[in-house]
Amino acid sequence: MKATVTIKKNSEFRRIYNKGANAATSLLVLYARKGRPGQTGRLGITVGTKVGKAVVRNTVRRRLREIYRLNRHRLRPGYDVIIVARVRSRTVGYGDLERDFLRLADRLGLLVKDEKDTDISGQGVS
RNA sequence: CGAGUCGGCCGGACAGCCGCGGGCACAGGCCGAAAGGCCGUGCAUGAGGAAAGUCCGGGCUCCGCAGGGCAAGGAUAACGGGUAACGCCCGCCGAAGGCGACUUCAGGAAAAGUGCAACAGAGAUAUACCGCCGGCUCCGGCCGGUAAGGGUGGAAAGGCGGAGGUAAGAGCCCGCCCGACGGCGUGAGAGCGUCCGUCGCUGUAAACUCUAUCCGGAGCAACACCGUGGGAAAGCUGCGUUCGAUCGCGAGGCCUGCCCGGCCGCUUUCAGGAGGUGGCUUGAGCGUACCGGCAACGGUGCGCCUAGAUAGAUGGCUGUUCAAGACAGGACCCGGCUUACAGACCGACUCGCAUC
RNA sequence: GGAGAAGUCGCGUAGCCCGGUCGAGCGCGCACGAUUGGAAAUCGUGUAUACCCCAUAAGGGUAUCGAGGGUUCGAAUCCCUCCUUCUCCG
Repeated sequence: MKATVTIKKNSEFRRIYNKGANAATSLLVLYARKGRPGQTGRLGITVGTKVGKAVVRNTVRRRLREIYRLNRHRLRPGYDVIIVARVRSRTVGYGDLERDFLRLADRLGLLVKDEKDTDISGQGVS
């Protein structure tokens, strides 16, 4: 497995905010946009100051990165993804964040479907 | 055993799988003419006592001045020492608190000067409201003396006592106490004193001020270097054309290795600054032994190298164990202070009770 | 990361420099009354919270100007330490 490639430049962040598809829950906001062809999908994480102090922000960021790493094989390749942590994300654990991430990824059509549940509606696992 | 005071030290540990940052190694793979880049594998390594607040003091960089002084503004404040320096630390003095160990103190000057002290009170830095005493009286009071008593206030002219004194009183006088200043003694000094003499003065300087000492400004998003696209100015030209760099062609460059086709004047300087590199970690460094010092700390020897990121590295899952893990994450670097904090351990000391 | 600024009644602000008159002025808002057939506008009066005293009402006391200390006889105001919010530097 290749290492996670991160989005670094502020200009790239702004382009994806403006042009990418997005979805949100009370914990997270997810932006996604098709990357350059032939390149692997990249990850960007935004945790604003309002979420908490440095320790809290680091914890949230680490959890989000781990969620992306462990669920990457289920995502459609070649998409740049930005996860924005909202204020309430400081109050919940790893499991809640992972559940919300998968729900949002599904809503944006990023999940690769297994052969079992290839459902046409395209909406909603839950 | 109980209650307490002060100081020091640590702040989860171990194991498995997956994962991250920078470093080193590789006759590993891919790209490249090369330098090198990306990936892979292996090895060791990778947040704090406060990394925090940004409250002080420095280093470092640029700007200013390049000699010194004064003014303005700011900071500090017993004394002696420590330190690169400090508003920090140690020791000591004084005051306040505590039975005590010990703790706290912006702790210079109010007799250089200015200001302020509301309300209350007769009176607030100068005073006579009630009272007391004497005198006068038209018997209503008036004049004079008086700070002992009442009352107001945070503060009322040193305090307590006196069958001393007086018309009544008052440091007017006497004894004791308190404070200030001078002498003498003592101490390195601030100070201290069963000593002598003189005096009795409201508080406030975190009001202005005075005295002594110190301070140029900004900050690593500083600063240095490389530099895309686009911009401005100056200079320059082989031929034709034009008032004229106005237009065209050529030369040269690019797409592109060649042809066709297409595009572009060239050079220098300036501003700007997408992005990148350095600054960036060996330092007033850490550990240890001995010596000096009451201590803070200093000296000598030996040993060690311990994050350097830039959307910013420590996480996820699981097991064992215990007291069940608090506050909290480097961002140029040090010395302090302040604030937050579950707990664990060590040492010194004080008071009370019991026993020997 | 660095450099600043500000917190006063429901909202916006004055007072702070140079302490006493200050629970604290003004505007908006809100409540009640007057005016009107009714409303708007206008005019007038009132208007913070908590705790305690009081049988209730009326009235009184104490505390609160972001929080906690300090100086002072006395603090919204002076000094210190925190907290919160906002702005600027790419």
